[in-house]
Amino acid sequence: MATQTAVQRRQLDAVAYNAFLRDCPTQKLLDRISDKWVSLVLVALAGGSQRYSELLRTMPGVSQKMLTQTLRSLERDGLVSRRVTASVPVRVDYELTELGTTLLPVMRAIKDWAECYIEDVDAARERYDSQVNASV
Amino acid sequence: MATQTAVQRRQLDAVAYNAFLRDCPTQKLLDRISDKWVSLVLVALAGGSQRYSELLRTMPGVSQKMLTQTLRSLERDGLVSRRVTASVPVRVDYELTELGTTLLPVMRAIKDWAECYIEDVDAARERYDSQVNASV
DNA sequence: CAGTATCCCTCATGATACTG
DNA sequence: CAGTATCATGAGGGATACTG
Repeated sequence: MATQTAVQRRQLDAVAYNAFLRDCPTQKLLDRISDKWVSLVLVALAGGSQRYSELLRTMPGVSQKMLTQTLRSLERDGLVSRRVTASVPVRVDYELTELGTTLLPVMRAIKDWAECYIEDVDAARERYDSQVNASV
Repeated sequence: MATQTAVQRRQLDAVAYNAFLRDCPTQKLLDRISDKWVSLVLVALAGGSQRYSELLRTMPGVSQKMLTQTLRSLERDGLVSRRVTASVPVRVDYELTELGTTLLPVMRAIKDWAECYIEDVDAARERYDSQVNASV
């Protein structure tokens, strides 16, 4: 029988734990909304549908690559719908789906906490940093 | 007068937008809680204080480096407190601060949405992927 | 026990240029 | 207009080994 070393044992545990995390709904959702551009697209579309180029202008920091990639992943996950109008030139509108809309209250909860407590976090951070500097 | 090219203009916009994002409370909070290990530490400590080694065992996938780094950042932000007992060997306990505790309802909102809707997301994803494959 | 220090490597992002 | 393709970079994360 293969006697496991402590190292081997820990590695197996890690693999199992990682598998668990991949399947954990909360982790999945966090992965999704924590993406830098996802939350911004969600907010941008909260007010109604927008065209690709409108989004590009609404979010001046995003590259085409990132915007496309973000929209694709959101479409794939059923959170955003993509509607192509075959005119010349082409017109593409993006809109929140019903499922995507249910996410807005969650985003709002995050926003509310942030606006209420982020000052405390910043203050704590300054305190911490000044202590570290003082001790040097 | 320096006439700006469209490229220069876009770059300035991007810089300004990035600055805005860095200061946006919601983005800050998302950055914080989206960290892979932060949410797990938060949940682990929701049940009460734990020692460093306990956390290491609670989360078998985390490296010492990452755990320490995560705990430090949470301590810095005033979300977790660190108490050292100068015995031999040393004992260090980590605990949610009051501020850290206020974050739990937000985590719960995320968890609730995830548990309610993640199946829909997964289903949408499969639908999307099968369409893509079919079209090839 | 509770960390540091170091190396390494992948993966995500972004800039740029091109296209149906 | 709404993308795709390609390349370069650099920051984050892990494995490992060492320490007060």
